[in-house]
Amino acid sequence: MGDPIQVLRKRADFLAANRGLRNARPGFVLLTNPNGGLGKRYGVTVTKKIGNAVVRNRMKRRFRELLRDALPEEGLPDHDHVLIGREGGVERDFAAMRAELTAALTRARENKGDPPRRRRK
RNA sequence: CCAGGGGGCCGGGCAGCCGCGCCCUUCGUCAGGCUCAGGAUGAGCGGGCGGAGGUCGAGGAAAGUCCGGGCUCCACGAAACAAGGGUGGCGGGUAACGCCCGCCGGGUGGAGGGCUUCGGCCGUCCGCUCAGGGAAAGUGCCACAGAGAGUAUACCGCCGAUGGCCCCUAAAAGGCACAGGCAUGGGUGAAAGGGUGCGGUAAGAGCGCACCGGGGCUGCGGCAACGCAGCUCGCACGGCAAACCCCACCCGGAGCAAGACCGAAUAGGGGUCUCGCGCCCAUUCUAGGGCAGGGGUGUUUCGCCCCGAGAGGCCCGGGUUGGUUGCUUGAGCCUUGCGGCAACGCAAGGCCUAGAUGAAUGGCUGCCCUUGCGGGGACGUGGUCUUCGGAUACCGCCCGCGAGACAGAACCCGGCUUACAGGCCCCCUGGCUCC
RNA sequence: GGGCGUAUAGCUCAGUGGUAGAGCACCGUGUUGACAUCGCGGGGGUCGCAAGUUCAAUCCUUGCUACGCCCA
Repeated sequence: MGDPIQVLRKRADFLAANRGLRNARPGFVLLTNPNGGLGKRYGVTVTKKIGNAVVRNRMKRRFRELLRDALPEEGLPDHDHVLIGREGGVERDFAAMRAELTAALTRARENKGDPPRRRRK
């Protein structure tokens, strides 16, 4: 087996990932950012605007399930992968989101995607 | 059976595959930490990572953060007072409460009863409800309307007995409404200074009387709130304290991001040791000026810029990212018995039931349950219709699709409040039907 | 997780137990050849929502909702 997949837990890591490539899909936004040889890592974040604690936690669980299935095969080596929850990420069909994650990861592998968002002052 | 009200309980079930968190057992591996014994080492304990197996793993509100505590830190000699805040019938329960239970009193609804001048009044039972101390301690407010709004008042009105005037020979009777009397009626208002009735009177009025309401005193009952009875007072005392206030009682402040411990890199602080620190002016020291010296630019002189006193080692304390701890056995839960109207208490036995920290319960699927929509066929000791062959928009049955709420522990308890699909149980009231 | 605050016209804010206001904005009108300025007039409000106290609530009390701030 390869290196275990680490989980991002520090605020600084999330801020760093925000400088990476963005790929938006109906249920989520995927950020990918090289982390300099630390292996595949992932993080999940959902803002308070999306809903109450039940909705946010459920969305994060589904995202982790998606990443657990996708990252070993399709993840980018030595990159941080961050999923940001969007509205509809709870109701959306799981298989559909799984396909969308594959598409987003493919685009990220080809180094395509929206430019990083500028930090607002 | 239906409707309304009150109270209590549950809040999808079973299974499969893949996953998550704590803990336990075990195996492997990696540093090699601590203790003991001690000749190359041994024994025990502990740590990180990975694998396997096993137990357990969100709520009735985990929510809002509105009250009350435990716990922790800070402050403080004790207590009292003051300030500020809170609570507010009485008694009980409790660790405590603004919570709970019981009782009292008020309001309100229903049932049936008594009296009645038919307007109402009285008492009984059953519910629902109340932030329910004090308004004769004081201050303040009561807009508009209205004559008058808190020491009451007199617009319309009533009367005009008595006095006056008119009529008249005079008196009586009558008239006028001048003096004056009245607070019943109209009207205004949220509220008009006890209510109803009778008497009384010129008209009236607690002016007198009866009943009701109210104040005071006494007695009895009750732990008390308060109730009952008697005597007495014609009634003096409108409302607002979720206005200031008074009275009684309670409260030190902050909160697990409390608090404790460990502590990387970098920067900075203090101490100490070693080495070093050109000359002159000036000087307590520092800072300053000049000359010499070194470096850079430049072919060189000159010129310009920089350096020109610190460097290294060790120790100490503070401290950020981060980590560990606090962290789950507690006013705990279940059962039974006893005491109590109840809240609750006591005793015995049994049980251990989440501990995450970018935050553990998820993903996919099958069956069942509840329910909605659509369809099917005529399967049914079910209904309905029937020409008795059958038909069928109902119910059951089968199939398909959909829905199953509010909502996620974050130090822990006791309450309150708020959100909530659906279901179950008990009690009360009313209606219909049957025995 | 914990501790606080605010909500009134389209915007920024006053306000107090009885009738809700100011400035800017908007509309009409006058002045001007026209516009700006200026003058006059006007419209616009469930006072965040819901209960309660009171004769009467934007105000007092309680409970919700939304928004914002602080504690690493």
